[in-house]
Amino acid sequence: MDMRRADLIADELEKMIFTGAFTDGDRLDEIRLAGQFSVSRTPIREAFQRLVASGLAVQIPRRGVFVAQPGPVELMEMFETMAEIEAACARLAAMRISDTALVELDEINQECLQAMKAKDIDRYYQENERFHQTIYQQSGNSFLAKEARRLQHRLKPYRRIQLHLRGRMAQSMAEHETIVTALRDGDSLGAADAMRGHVAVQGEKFHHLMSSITKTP
Amino acid sequence: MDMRRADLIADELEKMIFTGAFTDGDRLDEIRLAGQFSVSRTPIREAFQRLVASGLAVQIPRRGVFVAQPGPVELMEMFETMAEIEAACARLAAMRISDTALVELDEINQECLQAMKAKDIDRYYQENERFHQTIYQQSGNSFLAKEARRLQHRLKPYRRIQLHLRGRMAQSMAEHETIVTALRDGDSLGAADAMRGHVAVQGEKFHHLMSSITKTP
DNA sequence: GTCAAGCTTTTTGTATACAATAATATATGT
DNA sequence: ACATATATTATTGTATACAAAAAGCTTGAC
Repeated sequence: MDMRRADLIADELEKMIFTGAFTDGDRLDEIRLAGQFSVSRTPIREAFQRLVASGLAVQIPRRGVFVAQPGPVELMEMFETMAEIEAACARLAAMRISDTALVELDEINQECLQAMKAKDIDRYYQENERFHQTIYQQSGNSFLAKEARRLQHRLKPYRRIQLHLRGRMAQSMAEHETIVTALRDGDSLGAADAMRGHVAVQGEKFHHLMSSITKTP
Repeated sequence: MDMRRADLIADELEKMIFTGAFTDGDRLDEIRLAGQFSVSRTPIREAFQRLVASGLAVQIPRRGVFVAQPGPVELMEMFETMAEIEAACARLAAMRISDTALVELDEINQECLQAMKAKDIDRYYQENERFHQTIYQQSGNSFLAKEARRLQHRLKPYRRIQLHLRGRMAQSMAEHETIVTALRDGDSLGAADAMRGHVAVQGEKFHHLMSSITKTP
């Protein structure tokens, strides 16, 4: 069922949804897309199911599948959920993290610092992702880590934008430091709180950014 | 894509996996099942995708789909994750729960008490589920609530068993009371901790039960 | 002009036919 | 007798044909 054909198409459709080639409520036309990808309807339908499973689209029986762009409310809810899940990862990691992982987090933060100095948002984002992935891993719970990665992937396009805000990278860096300190101290509560705040603020920043764009100047 | 045919089949297959009609690693035979359900391979394959999406089966390209019964380690991880997610729900609910919902929780606990006195495990389980669902709802975050429900559904067969342990219902009841008190007090930390413990202990109880069964007498 | 009933067209869901790949069995050589 | 190569079979992935349902359009009545 992993027929990479369908997976490739699903990835492509996902990208199209992220980049706004489809807007909320658009119907995904099996026949049109089949032609576009030069395949039959079957792999397209398989790809659709992937999208539905990951929540990027909804399916109405005998009507078709429609892209489901999250609105402001759902987006805030998703960020809040992500904050809670990452807080849980941090909480467990504080009890279980290895010394080598602590060193690695320090290294990553150094890289972040370099990226910040260079105002290299792409690189900062990449290192930031490594930071979070490392903590998922160090939760010592691979199931939880998988869930975290799933949500992270879902929110990726929204998490990235907020780094463009003035001073956000510096603030993010400081938050990282606080998190690592708590992890090193084995301070579960502190690590969880710091991580929750770190992620939640991303949602808020994103929200600010959105409303400032939507606002009439 | 919701073609209820495929959904019905997926539900049926899920039940078969839960009840142990298939064991871990069994290949799901498209043709055989197609005959069994008197449909073509197409709806069967759609159903397979549902199973894979919910983690009940894994798919190896060009080889087939195989049922993936979680082992002891993964099961513990799933319970730990559930504990963290429910703790998050409780944390948020402590800040947002409505008065009517608090009353409802009291009522549910009364029902639980009745069920316990009657040693009615089914009824206790049912009311217990209502208890948890109510708190998901009262987290005020429908996305988080949906995630919680998804995991809850996945763990349902395992959560039920532990109620058969002597004294477990009474202990569970007491934990419910603690949770409601914390929620009423708006004590986020207390509610989260109580809920985390309440769910985590279920995983442990289940583990005890399993090892006592597997153990040679 | 508007609304509704019925027909046409389009689109989804299902079955089946076909192609490609993996598993298995058989045969052949050493 | 064993290993390897080849042929056979079975199974997955894809395309297409068909059925059923929904959407859209035409026609007619008021």
